[in-house]
Amino acid sequence: MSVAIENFVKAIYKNDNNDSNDTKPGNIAKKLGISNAAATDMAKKLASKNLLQYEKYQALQLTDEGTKMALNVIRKHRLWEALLFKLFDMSLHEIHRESELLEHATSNFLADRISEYLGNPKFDPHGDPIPNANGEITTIDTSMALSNTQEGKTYVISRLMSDDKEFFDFCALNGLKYGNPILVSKQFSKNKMTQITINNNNIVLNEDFTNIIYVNEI
Amino acid sequence: MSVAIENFVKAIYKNDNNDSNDTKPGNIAKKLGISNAAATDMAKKLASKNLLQYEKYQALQLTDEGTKMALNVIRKHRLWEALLFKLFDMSLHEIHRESELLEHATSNFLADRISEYLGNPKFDPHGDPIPNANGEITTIDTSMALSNTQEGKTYVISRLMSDDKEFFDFCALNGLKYGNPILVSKQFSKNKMTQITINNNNIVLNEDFTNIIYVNEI
DNA sequence: AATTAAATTTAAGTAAGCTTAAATATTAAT
DNA sequence: ATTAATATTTAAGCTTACTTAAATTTAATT
Repeated sequence: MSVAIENFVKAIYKNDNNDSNDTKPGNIAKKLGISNAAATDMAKKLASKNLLQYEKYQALQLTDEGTKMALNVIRKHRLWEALLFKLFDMSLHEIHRESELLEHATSNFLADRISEYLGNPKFDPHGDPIPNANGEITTIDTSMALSNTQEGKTYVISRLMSDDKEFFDFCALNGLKYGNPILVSKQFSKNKMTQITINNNNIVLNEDFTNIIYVNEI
Repeated sequence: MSVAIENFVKAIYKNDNNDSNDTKPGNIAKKLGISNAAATDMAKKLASKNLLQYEKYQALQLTDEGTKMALNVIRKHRLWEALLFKLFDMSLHEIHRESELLEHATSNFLADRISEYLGNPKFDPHGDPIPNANGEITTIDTSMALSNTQEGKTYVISRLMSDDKEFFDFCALNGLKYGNPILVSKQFSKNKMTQITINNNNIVLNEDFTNIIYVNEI
């Protein structure tokens, strides 16, 4: 399957949350940086390939086959992230950027070799779960967004859900890293801001960041 | 630049030996598995991009820019070969197959990280020289084809110039590996065959193999 | 409920990278 | 030196993955 198709099913899978509008052609188009018309065209094409269900003006829904393809691409992406992170001195953002390309140039055979080499990890350096070769993915998620945590408690960072370079620069600068502990020193609920303490530094985060940093109770 | 273009300049670079016919569109087409017409079209297009010189019915000649691009792709290919070979339990053929895809999905930045990690190697696991980031490549080659070696002398394997799975299966089976020593126990010049001794086994090779196995005097 | 705004779809068109078939040029053979 | 064989090029056409613009449908607003 082509790069365009792989990215299309991946975008649907990632947008498939609560709001069904998120998987309408327009939102997929926005995510992929293509026109709405192109997304509609592709949707029809993939429906004919039995990768998704398409009904005029409705949200797109991946079939089992489409979901499997999306998970396969995501698996490759996250395995590359884990490998590059382990081997090279690269930022999370750089790792993400490279994996975005490599995921489409990776055979299942190579993906299995990478996984094996890494000890079949269940999570990548962002804390995102890595689907296994059968398309099974860890979905049990006891973590919560930083915005939902309780003042005075200490947590460990479990996920950094972003593709943004500046966000990762910020994380690197301040020691926010998968597995690291942080203290929620103050919640400013009205203003939707959270103060955390890490390495004796106090940092105030607004909702842009508190919604994408996920943590687990210790 | 696209995968098609990268493969095209690479094919010209690799075919550019003594016989100028080798870089005519037809031979490039054969190498890439596309039609002659497609190769002619592409040649014209790349000429307009200043990657090669095209004159009707003549051999294609890469410009400096085209050569640089070819070397850049080859660099990525051979760095991937070296990395996969080091990390994973994969045959030379498998490594080649994967690198053929990965080379087009690799930024210069990542190539430099791989090179660094490997200690900036000058040769890949086939013994082929790896161009550096500036497109400089080791061309001093004191090695010779097995067909040109002298009876009774011992050599070390310096290159295995093939993409063929069966050939690499044969090599793996018999301990023919980059850097390994072999004794040329007999030359059957009339029949263009060579007998070598390796690990106390005598193996007789015909010219299909003696022309692609390169060795250095010790 | 009617109107306006926004999103989606259809239609027409483009560029890349191919194909096959026919025309043309080159090379090899008699 | 012709002729035959081979290679190259031109021409026409296809598929993929896009684009913009117009038409249609859905959703939001008054």
